[in-house]
Amino acid sequence: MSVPLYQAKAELFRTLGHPVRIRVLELLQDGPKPVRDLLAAIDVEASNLSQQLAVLRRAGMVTSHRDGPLVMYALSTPDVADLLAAGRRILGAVLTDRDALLDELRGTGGDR
Amino acid sequence: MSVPLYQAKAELFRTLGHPVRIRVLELLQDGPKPVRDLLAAIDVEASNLSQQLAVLRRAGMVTSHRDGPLVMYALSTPDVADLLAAGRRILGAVLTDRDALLDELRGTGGDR
DNA sequence: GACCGACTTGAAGAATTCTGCAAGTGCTAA
DNA sequence: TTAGCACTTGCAGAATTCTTCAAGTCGGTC
Repeated sequence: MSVPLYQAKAELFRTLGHPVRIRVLELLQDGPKPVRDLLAAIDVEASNLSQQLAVLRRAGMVTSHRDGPLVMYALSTPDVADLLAAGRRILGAVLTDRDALLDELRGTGGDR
Repeated sequence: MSVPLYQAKAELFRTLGHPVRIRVLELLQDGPKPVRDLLAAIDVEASNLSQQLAVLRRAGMVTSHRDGPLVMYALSTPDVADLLAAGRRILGAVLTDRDALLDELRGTGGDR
């Protein structure tokens, strides 16, 4: 085991730590897509998207293959979707907690 | 509004993108712990641990309160554990895929 | 009060990541 | 074979994150 487990886990999550990469993965949840479509949906430079796709590829989260003139991308495993779903849940929990706290500080809405 | 959703998600995952922070969260899965214990378990400088704890606090993933001479930390929501579990699962899937591929190519040990 | 253990904070240099530009590859159509 | 679309790669400079040191706060003890 050359790479400590904690490091591997951290790298996995860090891979998800970029808005463009998150969007790509979410778009790919609906099935394989060509770069073309991702580019149309995401509003980022082509080279930038390509860099982020390379990161996802290196991390083993997506696979790609050429299909005629297009390059198709797909999630390498459906587990990726689970991870995103878990992220959504926790985001909800954390954000509502934080908002509640903010409201308390601000005294907004002042019931009781 | 102020923070696009994709950005919030990316920030959530980026918060997990550090070995020390991962270890802290895993240790806290077993229940609240004082910094003392985390420090004994993790092998990192006290100030460094404190910095990482501050990151987790700011992200709303842990809470802390003073208990006598000690400062106790706890997960702010059990959903955090779910996220870590999902990470473990996907790590398994991705790593076995990657190792299979590496074995096919050759056996030189290059970590990172 | 003086002191010590338990933590946190601030700041600066090192290391890593991001972004956009320029250039390059591969496929297909003209 | 020239041209054009669809992508990728290499490479700076900018921005962000990490790590460590020095200094500071908070509680309990002597």
